[in-house]
Amino acid sequence: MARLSIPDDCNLVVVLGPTASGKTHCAVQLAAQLDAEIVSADSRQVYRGMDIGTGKDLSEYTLPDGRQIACHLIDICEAGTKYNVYEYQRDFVRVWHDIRSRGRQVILCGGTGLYIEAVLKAYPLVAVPENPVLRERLAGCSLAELTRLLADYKHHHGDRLHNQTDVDTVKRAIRAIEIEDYYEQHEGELQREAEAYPRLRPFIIGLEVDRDVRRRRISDRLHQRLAQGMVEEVRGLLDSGIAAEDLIYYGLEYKYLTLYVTGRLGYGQMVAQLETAIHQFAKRQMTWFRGMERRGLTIHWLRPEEIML
RNA sequence: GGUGCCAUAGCUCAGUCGGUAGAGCAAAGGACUGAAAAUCCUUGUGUCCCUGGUUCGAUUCCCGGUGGCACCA
Repeated sequence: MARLSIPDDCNLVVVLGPTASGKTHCAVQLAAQLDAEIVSADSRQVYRGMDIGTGKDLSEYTLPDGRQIACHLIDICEAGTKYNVYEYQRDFVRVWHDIRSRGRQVILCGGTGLYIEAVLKAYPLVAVPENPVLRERLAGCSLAELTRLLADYKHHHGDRLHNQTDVDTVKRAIRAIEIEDYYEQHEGELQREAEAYPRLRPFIIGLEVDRDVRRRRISDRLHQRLAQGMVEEVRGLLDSGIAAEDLIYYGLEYKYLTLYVTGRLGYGQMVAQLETAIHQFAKRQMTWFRGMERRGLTIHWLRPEEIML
């Protein structure tokens, strides 16, 4: 049995792991013992109405004795909209200050590696407003031309872009250029904002599940969620006016169920392909976590059943 | 029972006019700072069903077997 010895000066406990590793359960147990509040690090649980497909087990936050564990950054945007790393980091910092000011511990729990790392490594992200003049000027450019423009910025900043998302569409490329342009003109202010970032002293726990066990849990959970009405949830989102293509971009459950509901995949195909896609996703999550370790973050790997203080 | 076709990577199959073989999917590893549950990159040794024959050499041709499919009885 592993015993956790969280340092006294720790001001952020992180619980991470691949999908279906039992993060929420673990975080709730820890929260009860540490008198902590939980901050979700899940890029899809932020959306309202996307519950079954994102594994939003809100009942998990109520302890057997009826006590309620507070959880933040869940259900904070409208389904169909686009939340991003910048917004996540900003929202996390606000919530972290709030919880700490009430004298409580903070547990960051989730599987979105990028969001967790953006917070821990204090990525220098600032609000970049839309630039209508620039957008006007770039309108009509092809993706190839935009990619070339971006490369010029890269040249100026010594190979370091401030927006390194994949530019697979014109829209994303324009946004990337808009961000580079803004940074180029506001360097002084960025310095000041960076100084206001909280000094985090994190203790990171990674939930480790054997690969075959993980695969079995993912498959079991998928069938459970289908039985819980996941198809109806997606149908409801589509009926509420959310575009099929937007739901598809959310990936996994929302992608494959939308393909099924709109008649592009048969039920059996949908289940089989979705199951595979979730397994692949879990693998990518693990790749990211190992990458975090290589980039200098220490993760204390534990089996879910080993967690105790 | 007869005839024909098929048997190759975890799966679906291609191929070798006889010199021990390659695609897609799966799987594994990796990248990834503004949609990250997205997006992208890399990785292919497997008794080529079994036995025997022909041959310098058989996964490839031939005989027989086994299994599957189709048609005819």
